[in-house]
Amino acid sequence: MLEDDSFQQRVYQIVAAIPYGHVTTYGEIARLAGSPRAARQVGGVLRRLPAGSKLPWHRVINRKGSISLPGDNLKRQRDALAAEGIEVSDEGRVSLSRYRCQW
DNA sequence: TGAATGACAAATT
DNA sequence: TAATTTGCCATTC
Repeated sequence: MLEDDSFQQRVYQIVAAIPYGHVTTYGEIARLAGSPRAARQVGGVLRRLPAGSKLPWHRVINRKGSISLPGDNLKRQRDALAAEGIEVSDEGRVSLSRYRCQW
């Protein structure tokens, strides 16, 4: 487990590397993880993420720059992004050209 | 072991 | 141009 090079572990590390005040897309994370077509699995990992995780999962959004979370979770992420100085629309949409991390 | 699921993305109509 | 459908790949049941 310590040196687990599974996809889940990689996504975990990549998301943890997202700088404050910046966001990234699932596809980008998937590509950095080594599977450009595994964007869904990135979301799948975050979906299984425990509530007490230190991961800034709220900095991960879809290609359209919107939050894909349903219901209350979406509101939670929107609040978390706003707390980092990121302006989010009522629909949970963010300006990718402005906040997207360029690595 | 096999089939189903899913916090996306790209291609097509 | 916008909306809809299909494909993908790792994890879960």
